[in-house]
Amino acid sequence: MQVLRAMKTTSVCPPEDRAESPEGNHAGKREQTKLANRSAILEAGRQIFAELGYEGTTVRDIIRRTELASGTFYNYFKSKEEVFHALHDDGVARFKPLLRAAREYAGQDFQAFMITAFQAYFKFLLNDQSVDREMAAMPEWTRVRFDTPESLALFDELKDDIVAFATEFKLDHVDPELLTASCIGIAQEIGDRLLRGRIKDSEAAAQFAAYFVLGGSQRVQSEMQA
Amino acid sequence: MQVLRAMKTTSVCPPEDRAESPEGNHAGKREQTKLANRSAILEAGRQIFAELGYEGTTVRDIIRRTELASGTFYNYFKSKEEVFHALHDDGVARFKPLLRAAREYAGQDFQAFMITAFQAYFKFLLNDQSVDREMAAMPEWTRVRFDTPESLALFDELKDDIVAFATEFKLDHVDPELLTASCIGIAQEIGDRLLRGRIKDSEAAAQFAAYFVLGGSQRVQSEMQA
DNA sequence: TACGATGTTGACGCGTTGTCAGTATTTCGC
DNA sequence: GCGAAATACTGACAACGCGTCAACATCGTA
Repeated sequence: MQVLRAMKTTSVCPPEDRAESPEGNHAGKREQTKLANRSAILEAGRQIFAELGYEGTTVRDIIRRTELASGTFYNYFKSKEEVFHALHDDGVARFKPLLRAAREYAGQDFQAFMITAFQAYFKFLLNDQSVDREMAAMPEWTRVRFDTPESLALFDELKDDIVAFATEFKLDHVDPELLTASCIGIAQEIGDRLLRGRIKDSEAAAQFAAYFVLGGSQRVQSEMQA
Repeated sequence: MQVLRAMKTTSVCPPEDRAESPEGNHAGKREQTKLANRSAILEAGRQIFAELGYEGTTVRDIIRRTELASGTFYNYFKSKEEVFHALHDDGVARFKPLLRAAREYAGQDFQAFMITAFQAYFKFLLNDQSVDREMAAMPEWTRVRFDTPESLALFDELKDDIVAFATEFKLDHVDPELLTASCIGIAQEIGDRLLRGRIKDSEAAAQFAAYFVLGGSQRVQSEMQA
């Protein structure tokens, strides 16, 4: 059963009001249904992944939480992996502007950038309704990590920012690849502990991470010069 | 077919030489078989995981590369996850003495400890025949991370070392949890890039990581004091 | 209204999972 | 050595997930 039909059966408005439907439903019904089905699958996926973990969920679990038939799933996604990637990419897309805001706000101030960026990331992790957040909270030993093109693009953007600041501050002996990797590693590892409650104070964590990166960069620069 | 029987059929020595068998085969035949079967499963698992990735391999794939029947698998492991954990723990067990050697070698020298430890870890990653190494080389977007009790114990050991050095060097404003997390994050992220060939020089990477951590710690200490 | 295009449905064939009754092998007391 | 008990291996089995596809329903359009 298509999601739109299901909604109609429980909806108050009769089918005829297609013309005077509220906002700009300029798209045809087919288009609407496709959007609705896709969202339904994604939302169901988000819930199920949070409940059963990545390994534990099956395509059937996802589709069962939906009013769709199993075959319909494959009109939208190739596998549960693709669903997860889509959800993950949504998260990345939501975070991206926060990182840009941090850069905007910081101007030429490397320290301000680092603090703001780490703050933004940790707050995002703790507050955003993302799959990753829910799943990290699960007490599993086996976890899954995703490097989608979207993630990698974000990392590249971060690397560009870092390169810009490194140039500005004459950190010419600091390999940007290594520095970026370190920032990501620190963010991920501390973020993970924040989500699991092993570390409580996200503000203090952000400060720590920022100063750590700044001090580390400078030390590497001076050591490598010698 | 049990592994031991299979080996006998192709072996030169007749069954009767049980008494004068070479080294200390004090254990009964049952014990030997169990050991052999377990190893056979682990070795098959190591190969298959490397070929098909974690997600891609099934228990049947593993058992097929063995002369055992499918049911026998479950006498040794509950699932492919348990096989992977065992393989992973083997790797951790092989690395543990290297970390201890680094601490031994460094004595009271924090810098020496950091450099040696990172060197040891990166060399281990690149050279050890571990599942993790083979799998990291696969061009997958979806990767799996394992935090077995064995891993966590290793991390705790590292944290103890770090606490000791932090105390020695009066880094009393540096949260050991955050510092340890950062070290692990840096090691993992740079290690990953080394395995994928995105970073080439493991020696330079180790130096970078060590100085980065040293400089970062000192900077955090001085900032937090203020 | 009628017809082609497009999307949905759910049963199907295939493969994997974990189990278990039946069987083979080893151990141990004599 | 011998026989019984303990132990481990075997492979068929039921349940289930996977991805597909022919049949069907709905939508867009003239």
